[in-house]
Amino acid sequence: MGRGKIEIKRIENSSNRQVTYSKRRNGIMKKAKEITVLCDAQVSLVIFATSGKMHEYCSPSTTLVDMLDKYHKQSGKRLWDAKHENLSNEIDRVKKENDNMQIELRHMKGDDITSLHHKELMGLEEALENGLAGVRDKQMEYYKTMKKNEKMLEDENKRLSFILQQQEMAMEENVREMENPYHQQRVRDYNSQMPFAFRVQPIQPNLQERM
Amino acid sequence: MGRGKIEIKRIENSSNRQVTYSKRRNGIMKKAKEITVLCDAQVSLVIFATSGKMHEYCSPSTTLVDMLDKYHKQSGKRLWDAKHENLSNEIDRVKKENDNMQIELRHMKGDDITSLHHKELMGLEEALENGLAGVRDKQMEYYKTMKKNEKMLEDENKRLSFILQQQEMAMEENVREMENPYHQQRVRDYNSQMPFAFRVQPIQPNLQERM
DNA sequence: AGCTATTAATAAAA
DNA sequence: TTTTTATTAATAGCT
Repeated sequence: MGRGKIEIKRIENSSNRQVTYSKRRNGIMKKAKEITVLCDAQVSLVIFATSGKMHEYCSPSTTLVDMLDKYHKQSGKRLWDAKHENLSNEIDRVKKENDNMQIELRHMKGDDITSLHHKELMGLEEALENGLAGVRDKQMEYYKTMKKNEKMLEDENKRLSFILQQQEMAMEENVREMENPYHQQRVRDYNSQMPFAFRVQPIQPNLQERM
Repeated sequence: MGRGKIEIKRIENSSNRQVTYSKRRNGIMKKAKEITVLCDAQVSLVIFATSGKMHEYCSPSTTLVDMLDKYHKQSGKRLWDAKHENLSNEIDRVKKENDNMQIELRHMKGDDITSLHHKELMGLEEALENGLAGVRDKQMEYYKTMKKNEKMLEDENKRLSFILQQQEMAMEENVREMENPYHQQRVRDYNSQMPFAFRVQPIQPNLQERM
């Protein structure tokens, strides 16, 4: 299909070869597109010239990755390396672990235990009792902490009430002595005479433990 | 290039499409081989028909993996790296799921519950109680089954003992009557007169339920 | 799967 | 590279 017939063997003339490459590459690309459209086919085409320059075509209904995936499934040939396989194995391993844990969890919640035998049930019961014991210990701990906090809050309450009462009394006295020119001095005296523990302090920020 | 010109659009007639696919696929393959030889090019060609059947061509001087390697370098597009990334993400997802389950399991076994708050402990306790209740129900079921089996085995035992006794007696009588010419007839009579329920039967295979 | 009229691709030249 | 054009190659419609 040209001005003359050619043998299918390497074209020795470099520029002829280059020209033919370019034309035939376009030709193949066109053919690939056509078969894609005409026949609903999926084509992946990658061409490298000796120069290293690359051209590619991939049918619009798919991607190269998809094609390679399908290729992998069909041919069984391994395209991607050991790393890939390792990842796949890892996934399988972790998924299996997952399944086992899921089953164990379901058993501990009392589901799917019909299939369990007597010994397994005994073990499960023991595990549940241990778990329950641990949880109740922890709850008891919390309960004690709460009691302690309650007590502390009550004490603090009493202390504050007492101080409040004292201050109210002091204020009443203050008002009565408004005319007295020395009243400022006397208030200072009042504070300095009061025992430290009864002065109003910011409430302890860590009084209530975490619940 | 045929008896008539055709538009490049999907061939609706299925068998025409199939024929054209086959012919053009061969055509492209041939072109790929030709450009490989004529121009020292490297070609990778993968075609999938709608049926899923695959055909491929790869220049003899290279392999698909090599081509994809070069593709990767040239285009910068991630081919199996994308796949890779997907796998990695999948692993991360599953591992996270795994961790969560592991934590839940440990909690149910009474471990690491120091970090739990009051509400969480309550929920955990309830779950454990439910689980325990389920397990104990199941165990009670088994217990009842065992009791039933025991009873059945005892009954069977009694029945067999009785039959054994009867047979021993019959045998003794047999020995005593060895000289009697009609003894065969009499044994047959003995069997036919015995109530069916007392004859030796194979033990019921499903008597013992699964434990 | 063959056949062949017809179109499409392309080799050589520009 | 791209265009032109003579020629070969591919193939659409039939068997």
